[in-house]
Amino acid sequence: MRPARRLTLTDDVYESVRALIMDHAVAPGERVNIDALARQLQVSPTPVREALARLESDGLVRKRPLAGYTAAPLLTRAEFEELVEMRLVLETAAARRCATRTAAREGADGVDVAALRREADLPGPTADSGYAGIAAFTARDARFHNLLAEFSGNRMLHEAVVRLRPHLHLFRLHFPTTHHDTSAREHHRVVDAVAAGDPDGADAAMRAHLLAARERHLPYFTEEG
Amino acid sequence: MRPARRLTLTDDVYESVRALIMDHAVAPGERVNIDALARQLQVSPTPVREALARLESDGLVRKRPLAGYTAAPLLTRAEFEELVEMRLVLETAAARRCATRTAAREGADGVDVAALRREADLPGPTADSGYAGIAAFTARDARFHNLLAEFSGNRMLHEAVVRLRPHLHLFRLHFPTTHHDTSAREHHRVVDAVAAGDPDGADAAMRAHLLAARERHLPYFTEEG
DNA sequence: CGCCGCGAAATCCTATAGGATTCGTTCCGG
DNA sequence: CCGGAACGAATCCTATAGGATTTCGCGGCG
Repeated sequence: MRPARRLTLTDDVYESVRALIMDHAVAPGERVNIDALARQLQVSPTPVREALARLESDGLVRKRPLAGYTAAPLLTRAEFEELVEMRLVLETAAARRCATRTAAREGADGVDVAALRREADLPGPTADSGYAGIAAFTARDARFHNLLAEFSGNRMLHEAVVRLRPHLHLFRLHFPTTHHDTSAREHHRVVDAVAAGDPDGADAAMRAHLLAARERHLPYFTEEG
Repeated sequence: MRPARRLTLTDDVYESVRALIMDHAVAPGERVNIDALARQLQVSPTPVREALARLESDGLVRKRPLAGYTAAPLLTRAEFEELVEMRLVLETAAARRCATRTAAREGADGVDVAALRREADLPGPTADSGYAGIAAFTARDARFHNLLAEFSGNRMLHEAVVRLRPHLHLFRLHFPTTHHDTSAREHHRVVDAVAAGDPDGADAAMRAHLLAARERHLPYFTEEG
């Protein structure tokens, strides 16, 4: 619960609280008690407040003045659709850029296709289908998409993609959906196009992947948000 | 310097410090002294620290552990190009969506073409060409692009566009470039396409505008960053 | 002349305390 | 039985103090 301190307590607390939320140790929408957190982490409320302020900018918690913080609520159906659209805009652009850079044969900090290929695989069906399995699946998936965004060479694009992750992550934890083989196949198609230096192909493959993932998640929305 | 307090000092300080940076009251890269800021704003360092933590997530300041905060440095040439690319990705998507929504005749919270048209105009050449003129120009320009992103109907897209603004704003303040009439004409072409419900046209018009704006800014980069 | 190390001052970071506000419960009236 | 007001407890917010670390100037050495 309290890892070896980095340099400032605030940074440690930030990571700890972020982990708590990402692991659903605090449920979406649940109130976040500052003093309780401070006691739990064995620090004073001051660095906790600072960490929460940063997490608010990250969209992981919401603040109501004079009434404390609450964990970010789960995505509504409409917000989920917005998220998909954002991913379509950002990640197809990233895939496209990766392919372009591969074609240009950029050295040094260019696209490491081998690394992408490694992360494209996902934990197989043999893996645990419980919480641990879900966590492993989504973590691996996150690494792939993160790596692709990083290899786009555009740091702002990378950051934008990273910013979207937590919401998707929380959603997946709440509605476990793992289609290992299918997702992995789609990932590999993206890598294929990137390796071939085919921007249009990479764009199309990523678009297909994101739309397919959307379909896989959709059943979890019933009537309400 | 100290507006009527909202509800918490932290929020007020956040706005104040943000304004200081956006007005170049603290130069890019300059160190931000927490105690000095607290004295200047007549508050204790505690809410100042909290505000700075949020501003760090916003990318307006950078933190070095145990060594305080510094105002975000000016964009390098490479980062400027990244910014342009991000705007191309995000804002053409926003323009496209606006046109689609207009064509779909969405009522209520749909696209307010008239409002867009109003903001498309920019302070004319008669205006002050000094700091105040630049500030007025960039503020109006920001409102237009902000409104378009808002009318896209995708809040995440809107937020992403808003996140890019400060960097562009600071850059413009440092290298004053106002081409009122040209920019305004380009804005109106975007509005025309949106009003006509022409997604491809809106995309193209926005792309042309952003690329033209890039060209207008480019001369300010010489050899270094 | 330049580089390195030392010491004092400035600055940052965390803990704690107290005033202000909100939340939950209880009690009362309808 | 239900709605609303009032009281107490919990919680938040800000200020302040002190320990820890960095920064900067200065003197000594190469």
